[in-house]
Amino acid sequence: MPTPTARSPRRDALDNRVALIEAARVVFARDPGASLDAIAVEAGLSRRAVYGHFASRDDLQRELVTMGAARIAAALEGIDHEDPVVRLALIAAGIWREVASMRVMALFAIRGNLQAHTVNALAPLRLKVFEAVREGIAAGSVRADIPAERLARLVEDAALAILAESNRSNLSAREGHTLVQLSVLGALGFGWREAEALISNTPELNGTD
Amino acid sequence: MPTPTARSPRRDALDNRVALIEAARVVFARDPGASLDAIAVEAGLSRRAVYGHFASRDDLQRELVTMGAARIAAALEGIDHEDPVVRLALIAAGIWREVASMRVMALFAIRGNLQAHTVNALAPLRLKVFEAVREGIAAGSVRADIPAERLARLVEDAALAILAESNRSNLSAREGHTLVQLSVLGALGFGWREAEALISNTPELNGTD
DNA sequence: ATTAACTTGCACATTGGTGTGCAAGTTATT
DNA sequence: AATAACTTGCACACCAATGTGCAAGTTAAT
Repeated sequence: MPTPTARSPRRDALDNRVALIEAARVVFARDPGASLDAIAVEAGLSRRAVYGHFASRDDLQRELVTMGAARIAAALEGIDHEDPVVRLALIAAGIWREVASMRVMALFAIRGNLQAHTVNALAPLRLKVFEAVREGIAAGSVRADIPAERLARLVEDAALAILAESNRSNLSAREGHTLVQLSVLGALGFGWREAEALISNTPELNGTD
Repeated sequence: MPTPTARSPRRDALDNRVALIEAARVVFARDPGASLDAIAVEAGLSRRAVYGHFASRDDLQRELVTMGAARIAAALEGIDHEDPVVRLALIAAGIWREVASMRVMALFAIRGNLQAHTVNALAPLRLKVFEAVREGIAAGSVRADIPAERLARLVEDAALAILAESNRSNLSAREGHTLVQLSVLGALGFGWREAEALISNTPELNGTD
């Protein structure tokens, strides 16, 4: 009687797992109520296979959010400019690199049973934004007619508007990069020429990447 | 054998019908997938009663959209300023008067089986916005760095951001009125001081209404 | 080549929501 | 006071989606 040999997991299985999360990101961005079948099809798998990777719908969504948060955290790694306005523009650009994840997170943060988890995962980002807004107001470089807390939320919305726009028309990476910064600067109170000037005069904001 | 006398419908029935639409507006704004039971409860009626007024879920939503469109059309009645920027600010303020309707319409315009109907109902408003944006760009009073079509959509988003904010914190009528204008002007490229100046120098934009 | 790992398809129980029929009750109108 | 209009509660059939079990197939690792 041979001992059943333990064997390492197959590569394609991991690929499929990733494909499922990716598919979920795409499909849920369009319709947060989409069925697991729709996601399986998008990933080129059967509905049954989903349950080989995730215990439940909730579980899949939870992983999606967790992974999204990680990607966003990574994209924001090391952003720390002394000028709070530049910092906000950098955050905006950083988020743009993770459009897909960000959109889904924003959706899940509003409704669904993972609200708490999602909101929690987004908290560090929100704190960063709020802090920068507060500093900016104190320094006089950001509009003073809207209290910091509210303005921070409106800045978020301004960024999300561009992410939504990227779903409607096709924004190139470059266009999105610029637009999301313009939008955020606009929310902060900058006129459009001011915003353009700031971007072109600040090397960090211009990086093709 | 007495002829069955035709009788006029009861007043409370009409009240209930209105209450249901109102409840639907509230509940659907929070969760577009909410059950008819949730709406009935919100309206203080039984689920069964809903079917006394609307043939189906779809039918209720259709009526909701139709009524919303009518309210918005009414709110925008007679807005026709020669300066396209002022016109846009007036439209923004007009929409603010119908926040609740507008939020639901915006939701239904994205997903759901009434997409077509909703998009259709919103078309006149969108056209008005687009025209004003186009004129504004031509006149040089609106930012020139974003094509009119896209900018028109971003202006919509800017207004919707304030409607969303009104759900998060409690905006007074007055605050909302001002904020939605500031937000739209910001999207059009105005700096915050410029925007404030324009609003306070233009009597039409100041009406406490 | 063997064998474990993975996918598939099908069947099945379960859940939550929709829409309808009907009998019994309540309430506005006449 | 009579009665039509409306609401309610319960029953029911129906549907779409979730989650599980299992046998048969396919595919990657050893």
